[in-house]
Amino acid sequence: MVAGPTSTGPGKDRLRLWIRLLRASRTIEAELRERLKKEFDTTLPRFDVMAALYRVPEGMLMSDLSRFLLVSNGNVTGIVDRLVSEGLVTRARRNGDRRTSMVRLTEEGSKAFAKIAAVHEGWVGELLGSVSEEEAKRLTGMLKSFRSNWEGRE
Amino acid sequence: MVAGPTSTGPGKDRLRLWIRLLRASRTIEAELRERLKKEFDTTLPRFDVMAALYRVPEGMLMSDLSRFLLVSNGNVTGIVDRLVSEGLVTRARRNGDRRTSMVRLTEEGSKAFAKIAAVHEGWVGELLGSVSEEEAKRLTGMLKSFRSNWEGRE
DNA sequence: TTATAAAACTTTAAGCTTGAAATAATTGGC
DNA sequence: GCCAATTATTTCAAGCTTAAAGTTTTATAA
Repeated sequence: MVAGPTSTGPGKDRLRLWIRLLRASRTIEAELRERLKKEFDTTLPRFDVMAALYRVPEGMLMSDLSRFLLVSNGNVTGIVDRLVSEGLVTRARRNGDRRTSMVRLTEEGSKAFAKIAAVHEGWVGELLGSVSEEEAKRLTGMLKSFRSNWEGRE
Repeated sequence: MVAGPTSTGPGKDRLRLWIRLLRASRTIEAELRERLKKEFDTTLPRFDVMAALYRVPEGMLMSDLSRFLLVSNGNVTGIVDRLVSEGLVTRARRNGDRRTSMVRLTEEGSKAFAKIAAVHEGWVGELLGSVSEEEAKRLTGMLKSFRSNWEGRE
């Protein structure tokens, strides 16, 4: 996924773009993962889950988390399990529908996340430092249109 | 990593960009992974390794592969193990330096990859269909400058 | 009702991923 | 030549990831 086109011809530009996109996100992701580990002894998936929950004090269902984070159901189960055992998150069975459980950040989890998120934002600013604010906005716009276009399909 | 900024203020544009970038690549990656599995019964990491080797008939060292694919050493070991057991790749100990081994695609591996790569390119074209060729080139340029900037650090 | 399907979630097996420790081979200084 | 450091790779433990199968609960509808 990270190697270049194997020949030249039509349609290569999008392939090239995809490879660049992937290399860029992998590079940044690897750096962030490493720093999260070193500085906060946590992982990217845990951070993702906490970030999702932080926006929503009333909590999210497991399936909401899964959909939002673009990962499988079973995956979320494991990550939330670990967050629960670390006291950062709670899973509360609901009376209305006993199949579902509402996942929330604990007080501790919320504080911990806020601390990490502030530093994290700085890291991203640093790692994307070579992209001007202007470019950042334009790129974001393009990716947004990709996204909405994507949602139209399937 | 996939949730939005938790507040507003300076430096948010790069954070937003990062989140969009990550969501886009995860979306595309998930789709490609699924298709590779369904259509060719293979995985993204195997495809990556084969793509890297395809460009270089004389082969690559394990450490070259690791560096090129931006993954850890131990990771490559496992993937190459599986490719070897599937007869798609060979690992040849070198006389010059007996610590290293040269990894090459087999005849079969090369044919298999060529077939997959052609279809894969079509998929990428389709999935990035909403990005015009023009935009694709400009975006690629931006990401290229990010890359070279990155290589200057660390 | 009462089966039958659908939904929410968990479990499982296989594979991917990392960082760290272990092995083995080479290189450099003495 | 010899020993320490370096280099290339593998092994390992822990965690992430998916798809598929399983469990429990709720909804549907005859």
